[in-house]
Amino acid sequence: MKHITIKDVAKKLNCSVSTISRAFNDKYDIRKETRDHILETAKEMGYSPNPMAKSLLKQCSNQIGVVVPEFINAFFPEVIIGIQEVFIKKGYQVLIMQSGESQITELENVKTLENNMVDGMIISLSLETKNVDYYKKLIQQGFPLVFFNRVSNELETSKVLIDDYKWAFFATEHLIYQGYKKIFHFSGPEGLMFTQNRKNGFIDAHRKHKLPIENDSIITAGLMINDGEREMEKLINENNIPEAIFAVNDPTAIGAMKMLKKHGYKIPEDVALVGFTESRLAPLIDPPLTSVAQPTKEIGRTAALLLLEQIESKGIFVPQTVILNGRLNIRESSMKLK
Amino acid sequence: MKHITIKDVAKKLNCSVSTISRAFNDKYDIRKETRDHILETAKEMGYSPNPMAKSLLKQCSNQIGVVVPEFINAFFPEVIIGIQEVFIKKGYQVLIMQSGESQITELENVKTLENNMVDGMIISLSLETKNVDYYKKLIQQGFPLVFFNRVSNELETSKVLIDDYKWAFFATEHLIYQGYKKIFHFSGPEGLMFTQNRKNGFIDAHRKHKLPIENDSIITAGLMINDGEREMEKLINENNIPEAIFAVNDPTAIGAMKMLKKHGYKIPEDVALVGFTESRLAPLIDPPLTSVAQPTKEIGRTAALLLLEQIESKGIFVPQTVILNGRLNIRESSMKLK
DNA sequence: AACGTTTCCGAAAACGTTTCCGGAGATATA
DNA sequence: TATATCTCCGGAAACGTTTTCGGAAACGTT
Repeated sequence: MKHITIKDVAKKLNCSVSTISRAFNDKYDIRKETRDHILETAKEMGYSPNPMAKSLLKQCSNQIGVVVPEFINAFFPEVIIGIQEVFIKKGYQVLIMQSGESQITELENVKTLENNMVDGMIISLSLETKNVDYYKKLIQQGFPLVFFNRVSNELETSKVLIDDYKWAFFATEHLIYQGYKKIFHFSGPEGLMFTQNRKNGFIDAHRKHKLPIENDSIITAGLMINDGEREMEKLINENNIPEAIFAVNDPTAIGAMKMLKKHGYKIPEDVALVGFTESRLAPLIDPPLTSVAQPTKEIGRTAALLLLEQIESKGIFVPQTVILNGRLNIRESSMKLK
Repeated sequence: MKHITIKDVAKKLNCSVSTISRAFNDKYDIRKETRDHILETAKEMGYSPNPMAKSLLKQCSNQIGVVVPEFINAFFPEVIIGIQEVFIKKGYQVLIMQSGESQITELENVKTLENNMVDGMIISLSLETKNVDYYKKLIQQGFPLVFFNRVSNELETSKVLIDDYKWAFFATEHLIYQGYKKIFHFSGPEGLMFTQNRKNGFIDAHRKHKLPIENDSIITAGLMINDGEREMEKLINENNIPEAIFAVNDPTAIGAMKMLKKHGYKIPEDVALVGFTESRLAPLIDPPLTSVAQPTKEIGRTAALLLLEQIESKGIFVPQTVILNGRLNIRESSMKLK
């Protein structure tokens, strides 16, 4: 159970600890033969430097922290894979914490990671976040921070996003091109930037094509399957069935689809559906769901690279916002069959 | 950027660092008023003890490590949520690493965590793992280790499992009760214990009901969607269509389903399907897939509790194997319609 | 021969904690 | 009054590293 330390190696080799350290850190002031000899016996003994001691001394940990709202859905895990790809290659470790959509846990997580001396963090905000002030403090201290997807425009940091507005616009336009006229939007919780942007895309696509937007055609639903189910059921009860629905994300679209099928509606013949943030479900459900795919791993990689840049650029540094491209994957759920 | 240390607090209060430390660790030899005063100003200053320094000194980190093969599918993330539930409450942090089904990365991850002085690890082995010797060494050193789901019977540690044999047996029996006779099994990669167990359950269910097993009715497929697709396509080409399929897991079942639907087969009328390790997809695809659900969070919680027990029982400790109950969720994909 | 350079290495300080040891003062006991 | 016992606190060592500083030896230059 006892760990082998640098001292054990020094004792065994009858030399000082500093020499061992030099051997491991490839310093110039050590003879090559000594170095090789040290590395060899160190390996034999199973020694490897203790990262905590190193962190304590260097005041940085070679660790970065990631805080995400959840990893129930595929989105965040995939982003994390992209993040890890970059950092592991660079010899960093990635500590992952989830805040469960709670601002309190989110703040706790951030503080824990801070105490652990992570060299930077990549964060996607929880739904209700009101931790902006704390993040501002961190930013002011020069702590490297990168946000993705769920961001706040009050914070001046690097950000990675996709253009929600643009892709919501395209998705809506796609429905319009198919000839649908009575199109509804199932929207997310107010206050989230992406909710606003997707809604605006929906609206402006209508404007461009000079289609009127009914008063009740934008429905604040939520982000989960049961949100979609609930709102769809309401519409069915009111017998207010649209020709097509553009949903703020896949789960709400899927919820709506479930409810429609349950009541005997055919998709896309009776109602067409488009989702957002393509989930793994999209191509597998019946009918396959049209959705805007986000480049998840790419988001992770980009965020990681931005953070790395900031960490290494000790000091002057200009926050960047990178907007990645999505893709509209058109599938049966939105194809008007003639 | 500079962290506030115990020394800063000591200087401000004109007392020694040891006193501050005592205040924070609630030692008996400090006057209550001094303690309260210290805690108050420390809070004001925004001080909190540096966990790395503490770890270095105490030779343990209050961190535990989790190594899983992947978190693409929902299974492992859900288990992790269960693990975190327990440990966060106890003041531990949970470091998560994924090995990507590679034994090499798995070993690296384990060593990284070891270097980071985690107090214990929870592991689910990668497909091809041959790291048994290394784990044996750790166990011999008394390092707390708990495995779940993907375990090795060569290792004497606590384990959390579900009874794959039993539930495969039930799942198969369910198909038999429905009246299906020509039942195939899409099996996982050889060498994995759960593959063997599920296969044996399949076989013994046939024995019990005195149903013959054809030579070619057990097919080694894999664990992914495309494995299911590939093997199903072969069967279709050979025109060797079973009445029902019990698949080693949901993705293979779903792959088979996709391919069957593509070729115009109706489910369950032409072919019935049953999966395993219920995925979030199961109830949503068309038709909904019958599958054995595993109590994912419960698995995580149980593993966490077992590990905690071992960590706290400094010394004597008897490894336990906990077998949790699954549940067969019967859905349309396996219901014989009369 | 005297001096300056270079090459290599050891000693020691530092990172931020906790804890053991001892000591000062106060209180209780004889 | 002298001694023993508490109560509370400071000093210093320790955890495992890296790095600065200085010094010894070897070499080159005049």
